[in-house]
Amino acid sequence: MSYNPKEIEAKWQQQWEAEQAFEPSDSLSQKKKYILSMFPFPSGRLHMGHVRNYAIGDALARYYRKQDYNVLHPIGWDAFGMPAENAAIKHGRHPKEWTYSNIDYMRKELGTLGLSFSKTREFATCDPLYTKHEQKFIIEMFQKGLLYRESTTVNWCESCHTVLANEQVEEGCCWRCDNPVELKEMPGYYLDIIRYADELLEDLAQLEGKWPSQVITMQRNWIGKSQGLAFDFELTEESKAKLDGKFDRYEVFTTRPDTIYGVTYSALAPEHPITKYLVEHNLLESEVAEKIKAIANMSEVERAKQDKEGYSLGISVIHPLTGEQIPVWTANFVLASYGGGAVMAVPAHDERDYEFATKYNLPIKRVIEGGEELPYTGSGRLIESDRFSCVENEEAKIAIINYMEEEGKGKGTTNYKLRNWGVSRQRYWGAPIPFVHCDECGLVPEKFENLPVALPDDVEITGEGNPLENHPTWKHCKCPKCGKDAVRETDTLDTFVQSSWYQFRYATNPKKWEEVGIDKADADYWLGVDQYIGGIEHAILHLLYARFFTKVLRDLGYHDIDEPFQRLLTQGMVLKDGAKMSKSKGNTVDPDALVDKYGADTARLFILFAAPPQKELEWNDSAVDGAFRFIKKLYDRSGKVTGKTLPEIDQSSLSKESKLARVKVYEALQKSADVYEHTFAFNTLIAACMEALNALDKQDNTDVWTEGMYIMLNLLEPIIPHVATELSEKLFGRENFNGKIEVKDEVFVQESVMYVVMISGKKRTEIEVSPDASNDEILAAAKEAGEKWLQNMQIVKEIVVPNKLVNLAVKPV
RNA sequence: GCGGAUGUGGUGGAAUUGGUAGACACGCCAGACUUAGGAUCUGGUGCCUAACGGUGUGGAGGUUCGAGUCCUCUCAUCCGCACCA
Repeated sequence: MSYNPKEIEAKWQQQWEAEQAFEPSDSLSQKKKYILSMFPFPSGRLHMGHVRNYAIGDALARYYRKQDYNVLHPIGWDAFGMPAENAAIKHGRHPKEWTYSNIDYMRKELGTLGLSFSKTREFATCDPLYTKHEQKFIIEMFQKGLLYRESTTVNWCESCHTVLANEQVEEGCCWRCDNPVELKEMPGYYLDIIRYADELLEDLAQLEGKWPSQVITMQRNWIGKSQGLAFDFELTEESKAKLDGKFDRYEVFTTRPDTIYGVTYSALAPEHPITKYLVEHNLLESEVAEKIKAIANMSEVERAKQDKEGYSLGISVIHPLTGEQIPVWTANFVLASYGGGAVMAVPAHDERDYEFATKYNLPIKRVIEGGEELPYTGSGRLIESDRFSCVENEEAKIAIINYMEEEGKGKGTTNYKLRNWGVSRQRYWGAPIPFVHCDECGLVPEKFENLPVALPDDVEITGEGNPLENHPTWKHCKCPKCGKDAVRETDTLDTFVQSSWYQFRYATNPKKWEEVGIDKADADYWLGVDQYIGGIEHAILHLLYARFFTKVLRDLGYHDIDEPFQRLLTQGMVLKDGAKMSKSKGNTVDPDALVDKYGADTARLFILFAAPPQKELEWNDSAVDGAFRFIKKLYDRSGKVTGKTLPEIDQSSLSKESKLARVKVYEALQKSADVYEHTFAFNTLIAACMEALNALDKQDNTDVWTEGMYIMLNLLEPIIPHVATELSEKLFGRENFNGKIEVKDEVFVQESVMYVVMISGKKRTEIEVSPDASNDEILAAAKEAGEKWLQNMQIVKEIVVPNKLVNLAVKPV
């Protein structure tokens, strides 16, 4: 019988389905593993990146199941989002219909891969039941002051009539219609992630060694904690008067308080209230006011590309320590969103300040010794700094903060680059933000018993405006508090909100899904996810948001977990011809076609064999043939097996080839635990199995064949489950899948040992000696074998590395 | 600019953590079998050399009996952040 993947795979997929083979046990006392591959967006078709993602996760899930763990290995659908609305616009399909039919199709595709997912825990994030609980969390966050509504400047695309996330702005233009993005002030909902910034930062230490270091670093940089001094600049009397007495001071933040005596000007963002006041009240020359407005209309991205530009505001502040008058400017490099939108400028010791000062002929005052030229940003002693002169600048930072605090002039502060998470989207296909605007009561959350606030089905999606806003009746409702006429919020939640807590939803027993979003006992048992697998592209957004949500939900009492993902594996991309597979490049390989031609086992084997999971994987059609060939050979050689169980083998009766075969088999076995539990270098385990099969093929002892197959099928089952199960069932009644197979040390005991003989570090020859030969005996044998290279040489050093080699360092006599 | 990675045959990649570099696989070459083969099997295959031998892990130094692995410098590529005061 030749290998027929179609038949075998269909058979076992049906059987697994019938047996509900992959449902976790409800018992919460067993040892557990929660293996999670990032859930897919139901775009319509599976791509190779998915296959890789799920092949890795499935291998781990199957491995642990065989080790008697209670394994949770779920799948679901990240189902809200833009593409569904685009499909509606382009093809007139309703987002809901489009999404659920895609899910049905992709579920089938995943099915043909033989992945061991729990079927009972599958859900889509657009299911109203999921929305219901999410809305409850959102309301609870509001009640805790973690969610707030605020009007700020956002990226706005006039032609698409929507707010764009920062990531959706490319070179200052809308990613979809290429129209220039405008900055617009509008209200939106924000989650106060900054409140958790410190914990998010500190807990990264727990993940050290378990998450890829680059992801940890990226998160650390993204949070961007910096410590320094915040202090007020008081305006001069004249300036106060010019500002009609509306302002008398403003705050600045610096990480370089040691340079405070070098301040020669101060700069405000164009959006700073003082700048705005001056512009709006015609207190500047109209030409200057226009230029400032122009800068304010540019996005941060766009501004970053411009040269330094700024204008004197005609006002001054008083230096808090020297009492000098300091001119105030507005500048395009001062960010409104960081540090209060105002800076003290020290051109001598800051590159930006220097560039600006040079351009506008502002004074430059050196206050730190060191370096040949200015600006000098290194360390050194302070000069011209009053009582702090001669102090080393690192000490001066602390001393000056202390002094400012004592004098009540400022305080040590922490600042973050991290911005609060804007979760409002002016889109239809998302979870409605469950609030109501009431003229009497203001912003009122919907009552819990009315959740979910569901999306209306009868919407018109044109790509213009917010369909919920345009819907004739949906937004009109009664105030949950006073009962008067009110208006529903028409913004929906960012889809990253859904993916921030789905790992808790899977963990919750589906029997409880109706009544609770997260069951505490279930969550505390299953979480954290023991192994999370996904693309590096989520290094910040999803992984940071999910960590944040975990901590928030913990503080809301839903569970006791601090970190959602204990270990993280970031898989590399699947490439073809050196580029990422994409439809537009026409370099895709269709998983369906691959499975159809070779079967799922070959697809899975190839994808795990071609590269370690962390690396990019270059697609190679003929290497797929190689994977197929290996399975065929394995299938073919199963005929060599005679026993039904693991045989007892008398090592001493075996031929040299049979002994070697056993060594290869047991080497693979030895390697497997490390691969499945730590390194995930499936490529090396597969290579070890190939070596074992090659070695078995060079001998003909049937017991050795039986033992080899028994072990290899166990090792390979997580990777090529269909054929491994088929053969194991036929040969061993799957007894080889029960529990761990012990390594037999006697297999590795050798009758003689090969030593490499090196002369001065160069390999020259080999010797074969008895395993219990003394060093002297080994050296004597080595000298004899290496005689030809030792003539006219004097041995200066002799090294024997047990079981490996002899090195004789020589020099000419 | 800052941060993080990566660099090994024609290709994908191994190397027990300082001990025989190139396992395993693809490709290629030769042969066998076959009506045929894009099937299967056998053998070969880093580079230079007719050979002895030499040489070889991006490059240059260094430590060591011994370096792909450790140290210093350097080059290249990729990724992330990007005026964060």
